[in-house]
Amino acid sequence: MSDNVQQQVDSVGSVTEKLAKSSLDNKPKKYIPPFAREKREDSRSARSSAASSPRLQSPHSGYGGGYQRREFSRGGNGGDWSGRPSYGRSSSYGPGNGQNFRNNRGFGQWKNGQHVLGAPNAMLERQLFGSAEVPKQTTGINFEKYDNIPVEVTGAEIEAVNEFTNPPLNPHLLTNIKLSGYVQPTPVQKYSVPIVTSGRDLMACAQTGSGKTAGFLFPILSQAFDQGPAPIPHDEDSALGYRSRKAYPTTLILAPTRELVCQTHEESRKFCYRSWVRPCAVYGGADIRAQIRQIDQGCDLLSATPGRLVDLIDRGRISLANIKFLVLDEADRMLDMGFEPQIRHIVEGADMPGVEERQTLMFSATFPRDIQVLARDFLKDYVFLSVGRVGSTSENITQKVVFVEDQEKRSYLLDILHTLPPEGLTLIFVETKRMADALTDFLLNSSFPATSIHGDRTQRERERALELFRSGRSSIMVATAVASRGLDIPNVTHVINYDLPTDIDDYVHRIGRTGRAGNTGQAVAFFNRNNKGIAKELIELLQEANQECPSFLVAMARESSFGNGGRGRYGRGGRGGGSYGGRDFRRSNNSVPSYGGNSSYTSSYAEPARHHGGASYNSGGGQSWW
DNA sequence: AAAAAAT
Repeated sequence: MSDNVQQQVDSVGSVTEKLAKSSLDNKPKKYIPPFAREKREDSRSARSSAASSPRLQSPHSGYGGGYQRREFSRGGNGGDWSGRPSYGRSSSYGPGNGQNFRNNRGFGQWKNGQHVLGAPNAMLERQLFGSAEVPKQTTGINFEKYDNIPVEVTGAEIEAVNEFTNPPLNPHLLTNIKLSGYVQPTPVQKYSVPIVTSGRDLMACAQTGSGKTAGFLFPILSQAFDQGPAPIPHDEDSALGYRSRKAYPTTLILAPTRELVCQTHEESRKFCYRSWVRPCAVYGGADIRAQIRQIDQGCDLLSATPGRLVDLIDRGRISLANIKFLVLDEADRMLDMGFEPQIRHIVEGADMPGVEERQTLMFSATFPRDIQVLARDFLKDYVFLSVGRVGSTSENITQKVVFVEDQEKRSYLLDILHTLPPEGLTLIFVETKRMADALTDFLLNSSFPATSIHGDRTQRERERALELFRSGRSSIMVATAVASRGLDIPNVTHVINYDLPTDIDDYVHRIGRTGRAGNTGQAVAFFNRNNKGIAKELIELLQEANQECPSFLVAMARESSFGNGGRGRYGRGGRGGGSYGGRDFRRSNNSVPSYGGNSSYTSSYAEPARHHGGASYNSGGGQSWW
């Protein structure tokens, strides 16, 4: 049996040698081991570094697949794995202590009830946090604008946490927060930290860019660092005397788009640095085997899109039995995209602990009835937190609406692009994937550095496009709805609505891609007859934001208001004032929203906050300012 | 009506 193992190691070793040799042959340069190469794709580098080194740093005790596999093979019964080079770390030299540079992946471990931090890794630090020369863009911290942002908390008396301190936050987490360049909590963080720390469920209205992700990661990780991993449940594999093949994450973060999952994962990696908590991301469009390998190397804090997660649960690679925290990010978006069945399968149909046994945090920009129903089913006696948009539509963004016929859009766009300063990024929204491709081609032919992102591009292409755009190598990105929400790209100075959306909420989200982090932004929209459906709501929005309102828009709105144009009382999805979130509907309506019968619709609907009363939404009626 | 998401 030990021969078996030895053979396995040998074969892996020779493969590694060959790899090293061939790269030496090709290039007389010094061989750069995989772990030292510029990281391109997580899974790939993780895989090759596993193959190149006989041992991988052990995860915390009894947790995570890397350790399990090794134990398994050493037990001699390694037939299942012997053919798989990715598990070449089958011979064990004992648990890693983070001191071996080659295997230092910035992880710590939990040992004998103690949090043992991994050794610092300068390279990884640069990658995660940037360096003095190339500072990583920090998203939305640290400016006085934050003080004016309205915050509403209902459901509990909560004392804001105005500084990052211990307590309530774990000291190691504070170190990582500092490394990330976060100096002061944003409004959402000031409240989400104490709310979550106190053990309450949370329903929050806060957009990306408000520090929302860190807002839920901080209290969750702080508790994880303090308390260590939960014991693995006894499962089928262990009942048969094997180590479990499943990962048992303690935190699950669900988000609607792959990009959002990646973004959350990247944030998580920063704050998990050197800790025992291993962040992990799974989403569609990428090689599932690579993701499974990643899961095997530890999966404590899992970011996922619903479809891929269901797949992995069905394959028995992930169990939710250990979930302590469930986060639903952009919940309204997930429902819009038809994810409810999958979400319910994950939350209610798998082995996730019940609502009383876990802590659930839900983020949503709007509070239509289906969200309220979801809240009723998934949350227990929750605290409602509503935070105004940072860089709200009204203040930081100059909005312009121009009348442009479809066939004139291209030349009009070129006119605009020619006037733009070279620095700064321009995001152009179109309605269809085809249009995104066509327009990108056109721009490239016109010598503009453009790229595009939409759902028909492969995940690799999407990530590359985003990277090109973020880095400024392509200062123009043409996008469909996939990029309208959630994506946090600093330095977007212009948003052009080449095609206007039919949903005014989408419009708000789109223009919210600019004017972030206290900067100002410009938004231009091309309007023509085809868009008269949102004329009325657009006018309301412009008025509210103190923006110029062209007369053609008024005429168009009047035209469309005959025969119930606009969206009547359903309009604006309860988002309220455009810059401020909805209210806790439980206040105005004591009972939980009921299913059947739409009679409760308006009454249980989130009240519009601030400027406009619900009156102006009554279909066809209400006094209008024009 | 389009887009997104598991293959």
